[in-house]
Amino acid sequence: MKDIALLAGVSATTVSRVFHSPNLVESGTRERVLHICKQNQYVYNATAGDLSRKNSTVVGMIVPTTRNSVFGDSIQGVQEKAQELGYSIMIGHSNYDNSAERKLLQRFRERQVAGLILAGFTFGQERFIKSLIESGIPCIVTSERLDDSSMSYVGYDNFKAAYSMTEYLISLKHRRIGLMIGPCSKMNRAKKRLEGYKLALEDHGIPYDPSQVIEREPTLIDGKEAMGVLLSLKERPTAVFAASDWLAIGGLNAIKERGLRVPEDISLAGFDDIDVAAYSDPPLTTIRIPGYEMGRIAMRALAEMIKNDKSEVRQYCLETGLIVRESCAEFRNNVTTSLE
Amino acid sequence: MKDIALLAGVSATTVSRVFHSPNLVESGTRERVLHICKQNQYVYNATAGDLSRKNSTVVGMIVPTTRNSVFGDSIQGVQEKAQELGYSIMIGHSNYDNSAERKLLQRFRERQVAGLILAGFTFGQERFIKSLIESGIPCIVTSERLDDSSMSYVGYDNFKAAYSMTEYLISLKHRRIGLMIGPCSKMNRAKKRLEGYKLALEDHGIPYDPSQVIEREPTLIDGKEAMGVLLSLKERPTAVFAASDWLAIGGLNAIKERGLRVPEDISLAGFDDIDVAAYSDPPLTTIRIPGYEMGRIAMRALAEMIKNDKSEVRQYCLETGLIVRESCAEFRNNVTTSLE
DNA sequence: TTGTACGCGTTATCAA
DNA sequence: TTGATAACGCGTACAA
Repeated sequence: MKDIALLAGVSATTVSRVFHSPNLVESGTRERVLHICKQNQYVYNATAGDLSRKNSTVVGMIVPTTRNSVFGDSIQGVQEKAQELGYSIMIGHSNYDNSAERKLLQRFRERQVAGLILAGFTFGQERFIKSLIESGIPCIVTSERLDDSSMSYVGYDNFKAAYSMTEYLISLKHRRIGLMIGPCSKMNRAKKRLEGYKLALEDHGIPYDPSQVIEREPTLIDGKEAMGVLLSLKERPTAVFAASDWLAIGGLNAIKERGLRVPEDISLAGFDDIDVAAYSDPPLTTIRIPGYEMGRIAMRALAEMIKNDKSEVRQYCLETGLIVRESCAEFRNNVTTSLE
Repeated sequence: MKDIALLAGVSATTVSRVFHSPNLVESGTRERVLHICKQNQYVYNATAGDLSRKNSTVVGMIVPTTRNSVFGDSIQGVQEKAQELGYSIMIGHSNYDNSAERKLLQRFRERQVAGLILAGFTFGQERFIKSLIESGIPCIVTSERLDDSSMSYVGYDNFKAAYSMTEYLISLKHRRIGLMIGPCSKMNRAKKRLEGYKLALEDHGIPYDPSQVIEREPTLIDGKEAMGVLLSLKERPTAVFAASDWLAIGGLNAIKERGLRVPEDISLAGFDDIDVAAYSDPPLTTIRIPGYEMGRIAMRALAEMIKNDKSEVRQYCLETGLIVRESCAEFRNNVTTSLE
């Protein structure tokens, strides 16, 4: 910038102004400066600008993994909104690991992010996140509906969604309902789903049976393996609620491998409504969550918090939907009996 | 840092040293400084450090979209390696759009990225990318095997992979082979696949028929729609090569909807070997690409280029594999005839 | 082992 | 409308 100033015969201040407030510079000067910038392939240094302005324009985002399209949707939403607003996105994945997550959080703080978007967080991270907020880095959690009234989120009600799906299965006369669930010992999101499942059972007088519940990572292979376990249970479930579509699709594979049919022999429900859920055979009954929209809203809210009040608490609870497709059917005693 | 220095009764330089070369500081002083840092919740400012050192530790990555797990794998690989090496990742997606891509490139440059990883790039971007390299920002392209000997890549041979799949289909006695292909008018990767398909046909004396080729975005819905077009062709293909698993799975859906069977009535092959390809019904014959590994290698190579010679050209061509599962069968004339 | 002085590329402030 | 100066938070060279 100094060089440009020299070549243009103006001060560095003027050059700077050409970029951030062109109207303060006489049009002649402006064009001359601009011209020289082109000629010399001058590139503005945004980090230096941020430093000088004590004001960062990058926000960090942490997801459990980028391999799962559930988070891909959110990233896309965040990213697009960020672009519109002039922010850049720094990304990291935690693999559901508390210490990896902590390191990322620390790293992002050192990188002077203006704010943070977290697609959930592992248990035990709360205090650290709050300390970030106190230190002036607003954080928004997505994919969750937090009970804590002092933390911001743009999410949905995992408890309610899981409850509604379980209840739907019960309304189909199922009473032995297996559950394949994500890392509920690590993430609140999964835990809430488990609780929703439990309460729905209870509310309908069905005793909770821990042997019908399997915790795994939300992947195809884990889903297949978990379903294997459920199917070889003495008290085999007549319906399985997979609280992740990946678990469901993996499970579907295991079911077919054993020559069983969905939904005739066993009902199967998912969660997330990833694209491929509608394309599976049979199409998967599942819970739709607004991943992309959530990302956009979170980024917009975060930007506002950054500009206005960094310690403000914002909470948005988006709607989920029960998408009924063809993977669940009414329980008919004879069928299952004949297979047992 | 100045404050810490004051509180510790040392100079800012000493505090600085405590972080980047602790061994130069007497252990007593070191511990005292560290202690005061904890007490005052001092956080190191990595961007200021980068600025002062004229040396960035963030690298940019551009993918077409984060919604496609093909890129999710690469991101994961890049991200993990970056973490090991002390780099942070800035991410952006282009949506296969040239001008969006250009804006990201420009933005990353202003952000002083130390290097760039591009999961391919749209036609017309080459010159700009080269100018980035010339200006000292090493760029590595992934998912491609570039013909240009002046650009670095960590990729695989799309041409060869597509050729081999087409040839496999031909070896199964298919002679009318449809092609569902990604944005080959925008991205080299897709174009190369198209060329591989063409040459394989030619080498086996099969005339190229443009009406058997449909270009779409690699999504489920486009795959379904494209397959609809192919299936209603007068000269319906006996096999379809979907040069993207998403296109294939979308297509599979369209096939089943018409009451046709795979592979008995029509063979179907994919490309990418995304996780779900092995879980589809029937499991998809496809081309395996090393997405995760590619990401790791790219990041490692980039880091080396940043440290050593920024204008060095590195080219890694990774192996792809033809994964034969159950979605392709030998063509039997009677079957197709009876259906027509 | 520690400190001083200066510079990194930009912006804010104040004065002209 | 423009410029001089100081500052942002840190690292490096050199001196002590």
